[in-house]
Amino acid sequence: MWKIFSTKSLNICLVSLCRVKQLKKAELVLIDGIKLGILPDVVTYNTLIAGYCRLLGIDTGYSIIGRMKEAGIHPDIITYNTLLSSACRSRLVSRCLDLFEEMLEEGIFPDIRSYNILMHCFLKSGKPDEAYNVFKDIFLKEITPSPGTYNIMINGLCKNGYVDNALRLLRTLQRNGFTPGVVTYNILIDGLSKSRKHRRARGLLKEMLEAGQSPNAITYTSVMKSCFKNGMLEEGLEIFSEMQKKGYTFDGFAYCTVTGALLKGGKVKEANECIGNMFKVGIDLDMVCFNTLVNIYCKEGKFEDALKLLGEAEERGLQCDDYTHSILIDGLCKVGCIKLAQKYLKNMKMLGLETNLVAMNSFIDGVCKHGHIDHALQVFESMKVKDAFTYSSIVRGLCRAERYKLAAKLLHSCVTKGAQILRSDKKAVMRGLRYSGSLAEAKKFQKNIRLAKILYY
DNA sequence: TTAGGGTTAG
Repeated sequence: MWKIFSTKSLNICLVSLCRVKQLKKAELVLIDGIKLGILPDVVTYNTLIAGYCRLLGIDTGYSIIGRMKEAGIHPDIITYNTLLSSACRSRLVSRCLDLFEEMLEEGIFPDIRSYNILMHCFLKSGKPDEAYNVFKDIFLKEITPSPGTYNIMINGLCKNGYVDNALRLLRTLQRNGFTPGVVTYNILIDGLSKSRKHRRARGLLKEMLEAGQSPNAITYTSVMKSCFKNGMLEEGLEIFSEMQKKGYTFDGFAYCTVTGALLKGGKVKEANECIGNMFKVGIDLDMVCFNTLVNIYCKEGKFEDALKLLGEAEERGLQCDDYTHSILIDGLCKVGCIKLAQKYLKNMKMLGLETNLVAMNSFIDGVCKHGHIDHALQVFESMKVKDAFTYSSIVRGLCRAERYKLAAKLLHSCVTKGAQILRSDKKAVMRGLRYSGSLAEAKKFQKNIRLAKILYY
């Protein structure tokens, strides 16, 4: 039982209960407190608003303001910033603007946090121009920006695809006396890495070290992933070993990233060793770890072991997900067990996991590669959602079956859907049409693809 | 109010 002696202890108790999602209990404690003569204050209500917003949404949180006013307590800047954060979490831009207006009507002036949240909301909603107006407004109103102000803007620019502008903003800020911290560097290193600007990301890491900032687990993860993405396996592994030395591999994240990269590079033995090391250090296995291990077994063709392992995962109360099914179906298709893969596909649908596009794509690819193009076409036609992978597999299958005209038609319709096609697929279709004597068709196909790219990309 | 993240397909 909670012992409440004062409003302060009441508030501490409410914070704890909201944190563990016990809103009903929090309300009961509040009533008990009032019965004992301990009256709630603005902090009490702000705590409740934060809890309700997080667990039941902004409308329920906002309704607390009425109760607050009935109790004779006026909302303050923290009340409104809490509501603003909730609106921002749900990307409710107009709600944020309404709250800003309401604050002013109530005589509460937005502080730097309010502006940061509004700016963040615009950026999260893909409106960098509006966010930049808020950013300028902060300076016009002579409000002192916080490091968060700069980081939110830089991060938002990166996330909206303006990494170069983000970097330019950093340089301007530096010229005006801003010293970037580890968060700023991490934002930009990750932004550059994800925009395939690996060298510039490494350059910034160097600059960060020279500036005396210590990289943390986030910095290392971003750089390591960038190495793997750019085919620099060895360099990525070196970073992983540095992470291990520094104690940044306390969970399964880095181990699974490295194992995945090793498997992609065909290094099954090394992948096995990596996941083995994860077991040795006693990391708790979650479903992603199990999926990673199942992937190794599938690559080795050990399907029985994979299924045994999944039984173990279930015993631990873990549930197979889309990844599990994709890995199994892909593994089975790759070794030609199409019927068994089809059984798993059915099983997956029975479990209500119908929209597993990756599993469907693996299936189509497997069916094509094992020479059953008509079966693959049947599945292809039945699919409501298709992506670039679906088209690529079926086009390759059609080329293998020397059905170039249909391949050309489908590749063209892939472009008209705005999906990227592989140069190798286009080349295979072109070559096929030419060698099979359809020179006019080949020319027409090339022209159509060019045109479609202009129209749909 | 601000940073990263693992596993699947062509």
